[in-house]
Amino acid sequence: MSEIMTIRQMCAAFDVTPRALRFYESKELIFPERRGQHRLYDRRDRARLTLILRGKRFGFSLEQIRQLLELYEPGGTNRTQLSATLDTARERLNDMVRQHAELEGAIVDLRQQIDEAEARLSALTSDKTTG
Amino acid sequence: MSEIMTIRQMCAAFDVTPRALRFYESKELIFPERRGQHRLYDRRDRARLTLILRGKRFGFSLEQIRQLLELYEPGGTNRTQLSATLDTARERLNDMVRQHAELEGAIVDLRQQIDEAEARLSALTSDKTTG
DNA sequence: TCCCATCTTTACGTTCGCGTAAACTTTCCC
DNA sequence: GGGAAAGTTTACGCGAACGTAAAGATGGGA
Repeated sequence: MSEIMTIRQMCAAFDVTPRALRFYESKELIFPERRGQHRLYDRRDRARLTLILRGKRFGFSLEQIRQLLELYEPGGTNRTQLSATLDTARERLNDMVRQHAELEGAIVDLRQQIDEAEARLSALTSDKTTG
Repeated sequence: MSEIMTIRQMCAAFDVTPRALRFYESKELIFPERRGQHRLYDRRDRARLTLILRGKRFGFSLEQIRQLLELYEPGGTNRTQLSATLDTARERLNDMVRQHAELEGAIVDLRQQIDEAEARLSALTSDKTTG
């Protein structure tokens, strides 16, 4: 895996479409360099894309993810900007903690429902074989 | 809270709109009774709505949620139907378990980023007060 | 040099999950 | 009995996150 990748290589590596990558760029979530007209993606772009896809799996909107990505940018933010970025980041963190907690209960619930349904299924099946 | 509720009472209780409730019904996720033209929601409807909203928070589509809700219906499913329902339910469960695990890492990550950003912020602030 | 593969922009199309009128019944209650 | 309130259906609209088709630029290799 070379330091710099074309759009095709990115798509293969992350299982996304070129359209999606250009779309994320148009929404200012990634900023690949250009050689002529062509886009070139480096390590930083890949790191950002990893975070984008993870955020999507958690159900965050691209705009929420964009705000989170600001947190990872070292440079040029002033106090008020950084402070606002931190505020929204703390909200996302709360979302994630809540989600994590609620998932535990939901997993237990669903497991029980599956167990019960499996019992019903095997009852049905044995009905057939013993009937 | 009475046994049977009107659409308005449901909306107030669950913080959803009438449009959303009718939409879920059109997608066959809930089946309120009718008194004349009006819809009436009972305990079973409320239980289903609770699961619907929970599923939404986990990022599931209404169609995925509808399939999950089939698991909670006691009656009229035959073997093949129940077996298929179980298969998709196990997939959802896997989704949730994966999500739960991934959330732990992401939470740790985000906490660290927030900590670092807080450090940068207080550095900036003390720069100002000490400069 | 020419051609094909790969990239590009532009722009309209699509699915999901509702929002939002518009026009009509139905019901409540005084 | 007579409104106003609350409910109903029908249908068009909308934002998010891309899909997809069209048409042009570019670069590489026989």
